Amino acid sequence: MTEVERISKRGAIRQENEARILAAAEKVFAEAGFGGATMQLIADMAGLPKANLHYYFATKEELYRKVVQQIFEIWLHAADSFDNAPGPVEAIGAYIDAKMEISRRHPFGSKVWASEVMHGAPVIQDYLETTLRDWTAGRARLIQKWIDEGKMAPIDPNHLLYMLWATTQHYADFGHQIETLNGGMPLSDQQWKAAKASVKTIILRGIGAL
Amino acid sequence: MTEVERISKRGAIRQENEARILAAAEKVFAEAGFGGATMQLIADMAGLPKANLHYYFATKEELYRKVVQQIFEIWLHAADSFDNAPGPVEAIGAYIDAKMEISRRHPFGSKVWASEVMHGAPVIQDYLETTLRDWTAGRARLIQKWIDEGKMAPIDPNHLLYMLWATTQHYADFGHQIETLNGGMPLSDQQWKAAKASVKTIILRGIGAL
DNA sequence: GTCTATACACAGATAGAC
DNA sequence: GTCTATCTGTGTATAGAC
Repeated sequence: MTEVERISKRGAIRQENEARILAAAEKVFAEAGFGGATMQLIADMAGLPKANLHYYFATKEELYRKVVQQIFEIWLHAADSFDNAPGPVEAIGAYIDAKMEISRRHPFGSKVWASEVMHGAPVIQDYLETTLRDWTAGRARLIQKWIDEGKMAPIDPNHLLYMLWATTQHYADFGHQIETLNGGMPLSDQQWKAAKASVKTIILRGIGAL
Repeated sequence: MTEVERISKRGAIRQENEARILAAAEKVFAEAGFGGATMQLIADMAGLPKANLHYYFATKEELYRKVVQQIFEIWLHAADSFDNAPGPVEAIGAYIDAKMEISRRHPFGSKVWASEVMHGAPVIQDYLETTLRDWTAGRARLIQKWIDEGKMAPIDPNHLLYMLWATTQHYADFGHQIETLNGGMPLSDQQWKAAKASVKTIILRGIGAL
């Protein structure tokens, strides 16, 4: 094995192990909270000795921070559909679809995010004050423009955004409650489709865009 | 001091101390999560030695359970307005007002509830399967009746209920995020009023009741 | 880069004097 | 009913052999 191969292999191992640890950590942090999660549990779920976690992530908090950042990235990309849309129906409709899909595919991440914010955002406060604040202001301006153009009713843009976040993330964060009320069964494909349709119908009609 | 007085006094002390502990516990559990909360922190906040907590509540989990139950009670009473209302506008409008007011007055309780559900309801699963399931089924029937009577558009009652819970509780659970996006300031009276109005307008128009 | 053994801190819970 | 001192378990983190 040449020096180059050794380095590239080391890089590959690192990449794979970090990914496995992050995936396990996301699940454990979501299900137990930061305080309830243990490095031992995460290690077991990742199939690695506990000490290896500390080799890749110096502290529990550093690992947690990475998990939260990962989620935030996914979050932001979901909003791409918001831009370059002709009006609120297309933009908000696509945004709801995207966020609902994230709730379905990344329920753990959504829960970790919710928990982080609920506890006062001790780790990602800076993101809230920079990236999220800018993002929100930009989208609020866009919504206001649609209102001025008569494409939707005069709704406070911020409260509309809160409603979009709340309703879509609810299907991840309160998924257990929804499942219980669904007779203990996860929502089927059909039911997810109905959920998306309900949310879109109520909100789009609610803002006078339909 | 007679025997009766002594007993009554003992009862009074117990009642007051339990109330203080429960209030402190609600705050600490909300801000740190179950795993992150410590009996020491709760004791300090309640102004009592740690051992006293164990005198009134045998275990941390028992204390936590009481806190969650307390919240659930408040929750259920907020729905009284739902019944005995002539139609969806009055019922749902009053329900939104009540839930928004709870989010404002009991943000800690809402967070503890959210955290409990997010972690799979390890403590109050039985409530979800009995009381909440019955409550939900009853309100869903009422909503279906309004639909059949042509008082609102044909919306899936369950998804409407989820939306009501999500939007109203969001103002408590994600209050920190909202505050950050509000320039670091808590919502003012005016802003809370605007929030309630926005939620009611969008949802009531969204379900075709306006 | 991996993993066993362990140091160190702190949590929940209890004993027992007051 | 109150509170100090303490037991015991467990968690994070690290040392050091491999």
